[in-house]
Amino acid sequence: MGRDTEAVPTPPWHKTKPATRPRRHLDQDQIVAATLKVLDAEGLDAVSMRRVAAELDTGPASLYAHVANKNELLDLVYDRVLVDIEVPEPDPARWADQFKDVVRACWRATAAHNDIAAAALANIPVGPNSLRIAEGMLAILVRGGGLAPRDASWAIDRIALYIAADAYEGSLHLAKQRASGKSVQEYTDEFVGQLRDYYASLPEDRFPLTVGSVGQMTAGSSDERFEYGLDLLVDGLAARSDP
Amino acid sequence: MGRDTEAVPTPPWHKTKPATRPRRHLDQDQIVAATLKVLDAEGLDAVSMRRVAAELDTGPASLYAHVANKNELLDLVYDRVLVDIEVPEPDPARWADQFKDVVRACWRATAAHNDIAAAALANIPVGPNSLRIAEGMLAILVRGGGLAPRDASWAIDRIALYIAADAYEGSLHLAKQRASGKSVQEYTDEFVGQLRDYYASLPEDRFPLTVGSVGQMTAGSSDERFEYGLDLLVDGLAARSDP
DNA sequence: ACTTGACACGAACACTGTTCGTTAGTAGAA
DNA sequence: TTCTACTAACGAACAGTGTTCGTGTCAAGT
Repeated sequence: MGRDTEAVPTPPWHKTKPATRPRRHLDQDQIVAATLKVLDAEGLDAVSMRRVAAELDTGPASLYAHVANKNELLDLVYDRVLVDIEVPEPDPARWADQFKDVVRACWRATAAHNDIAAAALANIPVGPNSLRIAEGMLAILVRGGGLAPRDASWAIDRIALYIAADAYEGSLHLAKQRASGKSVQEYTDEFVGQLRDYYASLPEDRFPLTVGSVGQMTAGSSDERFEYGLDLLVDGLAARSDP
Repeated sequence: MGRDTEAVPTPPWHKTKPATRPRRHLDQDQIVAATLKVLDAEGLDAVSMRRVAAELDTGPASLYAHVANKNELLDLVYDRVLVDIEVPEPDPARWADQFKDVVRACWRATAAHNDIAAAALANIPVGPNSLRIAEGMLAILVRGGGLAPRDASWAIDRIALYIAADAYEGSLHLAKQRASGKSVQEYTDEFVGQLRDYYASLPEDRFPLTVGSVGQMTAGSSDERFEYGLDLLVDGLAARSDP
């Protein structure tokens, strides 16, 4: 009787069911990490659910068991990039510098994954790292700078917006640079050169200051411009402080 | 012989060619105006090339004879919304207020079509209105406030970024409000209420200032917050001015 | 009348985020 | 051990996006 099941060819009318691939286990951390990897390598435009899923050797639908939607995923990634930011104990003698240091660190972390800034614009950042950093910044401004809590919290809100906006703008340039196939330096030189030429070509009777200040207007690295805006904001805060 | 062509029924095997619809004529102005109409009525998310084309009773491909791509279209729309902004002659006694007035006007114009702020983030605004306004703001800062052209131009760059970012953030909230089907007031109250409850629920030992300042942190309208940031920036500028 | 160039148009491409229904796997209970 | 219930993984499909390509139309010029 055992011979009945031995080595009988499968009839050609049988649809052989494809071998079921083993299911992989995913968790949120893996998904966030894969997203960050794609983001850093290819930019925010490349971060589609399909692309992230491909990185995990699965399909996009699998991600939805762990994140509600793409926006939530980007939010999680955003908080992840802030994990290494440290906030010092407030020192009334140096509160302004301390504050700027934290702002710079946040900006650098965001800019290093600079496309992710879009997530900070889209949602109030309330991940664990965002909250930790905000509390630390509040302490610097309130305990170090003697600012009122309302002033301090509004200032942090505004400055967080400024960081995100600057990093986001930078990310859009980065996307253009990538698409151009040029190096960052080449892209920047070309972009700034074109802008300079354009400004210089404007009619001087209507745009005397623009035309006359082309050099200054187009000078400065993105770091320098970020610092300039931060200086203005913090000088404005200093006028309200009482350490 | 003339009778041969009279009133002979079309044989049923003929595919009668559908009547050719008359071609409409488009120009860039129409396209920009239609885009603005969709933007104002339905928000930036609704501004697809198809939606704009539908507004003009044509197909999306027709738009590409007049605009290079969607990004350029949004850029044109952005410049359009600034058409009514007026910039006063500089007055050294009031340069700071003059400057703030212009910033507010730009912010209001952008926020009134607030989704369009995304375009200002994506490109250096070099449309005719943007250039006109920038020149006028330069005049206020340089001639009115005695600032160096480098200071003035960088400040305008930073503040333009601030305006765009704030308006853009506002637009994201507006999109959520629309999607919620609630009124602006309902949406805002609910959003702020949830944020307040969330902050209040945080562990007080780790977030003493956050929990202790929930009221202040969540107070203030978007106008008030915008003004606060603008005040900080302009106070920072005032520290560098020499009218 | 013919030619040329620009524009309008429709079809199609490649891609997006997400949902829905099905299947697989696991833990807990009987 | 078996059964049940739940959750996660998966594939197919949906509805939508920006854009390109090829074709046809129209207007101006020769």
